[in-house]
Amino acid sequence: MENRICPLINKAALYHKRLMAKMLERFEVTYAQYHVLKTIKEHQSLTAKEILVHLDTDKATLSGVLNRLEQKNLITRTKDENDRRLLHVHLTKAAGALLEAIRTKEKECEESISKGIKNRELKNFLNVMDKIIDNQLEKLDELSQED
Amino acid sequence: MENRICPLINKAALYHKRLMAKMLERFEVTYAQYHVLKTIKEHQSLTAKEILVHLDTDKATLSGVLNRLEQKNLITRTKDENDRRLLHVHLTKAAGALLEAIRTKEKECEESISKGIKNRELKNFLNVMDKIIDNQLEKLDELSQED
DNA sequence: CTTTTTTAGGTTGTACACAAACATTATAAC
DNA sequence: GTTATAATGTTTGTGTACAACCTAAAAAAG
Repeated sequence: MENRICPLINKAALYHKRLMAKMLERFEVTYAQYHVLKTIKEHQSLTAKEILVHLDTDKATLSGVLNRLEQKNLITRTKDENDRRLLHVHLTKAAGALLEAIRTKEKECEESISKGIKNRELKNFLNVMDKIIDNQLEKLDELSQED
Repeated sequence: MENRICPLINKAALYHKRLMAKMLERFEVTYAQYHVLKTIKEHQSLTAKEILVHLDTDKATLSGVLNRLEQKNLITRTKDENDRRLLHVHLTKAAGALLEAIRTKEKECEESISKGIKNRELKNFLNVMDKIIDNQLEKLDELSQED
């Protein structure tokens, strides 16, 4: 019973990434790149550090993603005047238009994903999902302190 | 509401991989490598092709994983006598012992993950998860046929 | 029996997750 | 004010996901 959770989490995430990659194919951005763009848009402009917090990802990974986004002219990076360690990341106009176009298709996917699921079921599902995430973080903490 | 599903799937899977990686650290195998070993054990011996079907992964990915498992002396590869395209993969004795040791720790993680979740909630959760996976496969099919 | 097509698997290249080491700049200690 | 420490990002290296291309062997077509 509990042992079905792990494979299902992996499978759902695997297929989700495949689906989103396919959906984003025509826009020539990856899912990770889209996440970063979306996060920046929500806050107008962010430092790399702030993006890391929002996305819970790694600075090394982000650095690579930002490189590729810059190459595609979707973002610009500018150093902070006061604290020259900080890097402010902004969207270009091209990125704004791209995000608009993608949003429609993303919504389409979101609706497909939850098709045929009753509201009560969905609510319970989200609660359990939150719980699982918390449980995993807790266990991860426990293991990290063991060493 | 539905738009919470996607981030939660990603987050749950991300943390799950981190947790399992941490748990497997002391055994010096990765989660992907463990999956392959476990799959082979369940069937005594499998061809590469059969492993692909069971794990729903890619042959290029698998090829790399098998290389690393062979280097660690956890598997052996032998060509089929009748059909020389086929590659049979077997566990070594070291792998058998390793899997036993890991299994205990894996169960510990599985129990942690489902902690505080009532049976009814869990049942509903698994059903919704199955539904989401099906929905994603369906949508992926739809997108694939569009091109 | 020869030619074509299919199948099993490997190789190469891109992108991401993450650890570890590094450079640069800011802050704290003294 | 100089030295030690901490914070922000980049670089490098390993492992994985996946697309595209290649090889060898089997099966189908002719």
